Amino acid sequence: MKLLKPWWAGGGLLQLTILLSLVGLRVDQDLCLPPPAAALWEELLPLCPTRPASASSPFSASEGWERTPLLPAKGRLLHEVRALGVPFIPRTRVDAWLVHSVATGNADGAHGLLGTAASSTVGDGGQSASAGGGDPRAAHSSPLAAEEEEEEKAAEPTAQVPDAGGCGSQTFSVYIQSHLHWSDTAFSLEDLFQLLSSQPEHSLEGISVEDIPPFLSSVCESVNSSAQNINLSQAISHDVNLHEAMLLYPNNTFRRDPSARSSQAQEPFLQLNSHTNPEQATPAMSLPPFDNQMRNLTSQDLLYDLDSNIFDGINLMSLATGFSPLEVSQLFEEPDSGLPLNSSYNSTSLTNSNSSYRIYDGTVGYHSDLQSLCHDLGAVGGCYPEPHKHCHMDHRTIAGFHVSLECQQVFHDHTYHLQSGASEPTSESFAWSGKSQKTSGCLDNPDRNLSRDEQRAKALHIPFSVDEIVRMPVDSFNSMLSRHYLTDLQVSLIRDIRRRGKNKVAAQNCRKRKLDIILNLEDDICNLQAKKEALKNEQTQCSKAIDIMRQKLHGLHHDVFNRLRDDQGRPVNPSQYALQYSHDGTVLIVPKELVSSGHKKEAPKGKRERRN
DNA sequence: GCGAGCTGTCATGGC
DNA sequence: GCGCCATGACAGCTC
Repeated sequence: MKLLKPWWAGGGLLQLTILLSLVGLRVDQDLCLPPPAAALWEELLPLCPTRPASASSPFSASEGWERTPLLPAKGRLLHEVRALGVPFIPRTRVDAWLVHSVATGNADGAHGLLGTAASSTVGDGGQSASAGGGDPRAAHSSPLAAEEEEEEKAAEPTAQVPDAGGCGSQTFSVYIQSHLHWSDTAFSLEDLFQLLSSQPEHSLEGISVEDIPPFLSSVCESVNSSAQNINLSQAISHDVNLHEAMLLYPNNTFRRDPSARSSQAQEPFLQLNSHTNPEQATPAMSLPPFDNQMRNLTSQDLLYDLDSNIFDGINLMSLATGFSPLEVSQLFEEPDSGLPLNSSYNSTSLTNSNSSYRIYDGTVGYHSDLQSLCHDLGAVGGCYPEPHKHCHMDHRTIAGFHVSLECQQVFHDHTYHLQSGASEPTSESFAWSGKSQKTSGCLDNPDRNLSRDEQRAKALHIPFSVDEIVRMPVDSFNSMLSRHYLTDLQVSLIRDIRRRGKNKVAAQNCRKRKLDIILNLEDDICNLQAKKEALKNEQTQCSKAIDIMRQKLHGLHHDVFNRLRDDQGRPVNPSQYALQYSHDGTVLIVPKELVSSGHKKEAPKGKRERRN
């Protein structure tokens, strides 16, 4: 039978073993681990350089495994550990507790934290989440001191998790949800990924398929059609998240066919995880080419393919944020949507914990980057972050939808440029009036590269760019609106953006045309003026020619009369006679009386003709 | 401070 | 009826 190591059983177990040995704990006595890990134990122990002398299988014979939440004061312990020069920086309860044990040499505390069996059976995930992690919003909004306080509170016996049935599979799944999902004080997924990736060379060894709890099996079955051939090692090397880990089908070969990537709904999740392996922190590696086919996935496709357990959180997230589950899910789907794809932090950096993907009491978010999450709901306003810039875990509540605009460094690749310090999108910003420029003072956004519509879209987390919204054909635009779950406010804003954008372009074109018309008219004026001057010159020339012709005619007339003689040989008086030219070229000498009378007779006739 | 120019937006009408 | 486009009018911003 093929043995497959589950997603949670990698270097983490080895790490636990090493650290437990450092603090003098015996794993078999002090640490209760899930039964599926039992098969790994004998494989892992030789890998431990400081194998406890009495190390043996830590697992009891019972199917279930029980452990209490690990609840040290992490922040305080960090300082202690650092002071001791312990290279293992705790970022989770487990880490913190272990390091606390290392720092204080107190293994008794571990006994109090671990393995108080019957009273600490892990039960319902949601309840355990609330019990072990407290209010995630409070955890998010609290600084380190508050976090310590919260963890201290959580360390109280009341933090024990009720038993939901005692089934091993259920307890396992609950363990995942209760200790690996929830709030800031719980075991983050990134911690899990780090544990997995810290020993990648051992992570391929497996456990029996039967050891995988039914919870995972059911999950795997639910996505079997879309999750065939997933390479677990590849998944781990890609910092597989909990979601994908849960989607791994135990009976397949765990080989991921690259050609099938586009058809696998959970594939984008790989692209969106924070990198826990520093060797894979290269953004290029963490940013696979965007698969356009993912855009074509309908909501049904996604929802069918994704596990409902995960989407319970997404749905709650959507309720909290006002966005549809699909939008939330698209956070994980579209690299362009701006998730911190290349949030490949140093795994030993404390800031890493701020980038870990977590699921809070039903709400999906990023450990410190809920803001990123919410911002990344929209494709608007993204920019490449500076690698060393991390979003601070600012106080932000999902329900209140407060956006800390200090974290405007969204991991997007769009044409918009974001700068930190943008105004927080409040209800005022959501209710911008039409006269946006009148309200521009409310924006007070130092980033003038963002247009108002872009700022609006960013505030409402429109998952499309303004350019897309404006330039998209109407059919595509309508289909886009129908394909995405958008609130009425979002749809209204999108339509306003489209209307204003098109009108803006129209106004620009109109002004261009108007300017062109003005320029053309000016050109016409110049041309007409030139023509006028030419006609004037031509008129002058014609007048001069007429004068010359008239002078020549006068001279010729005078010359002709000088040579003319009547029958008696006398000169013809020009005042009494006139020269009349006929059509056949003959010239007649006609008395002026006849010419004048003839003109008088023709003139009325001509007038009559004109009148007729 | 004032005015010109530019730009975005709205309202309106035509297609 | 809807959407797009064109355009006048208005207001804000910059120089």
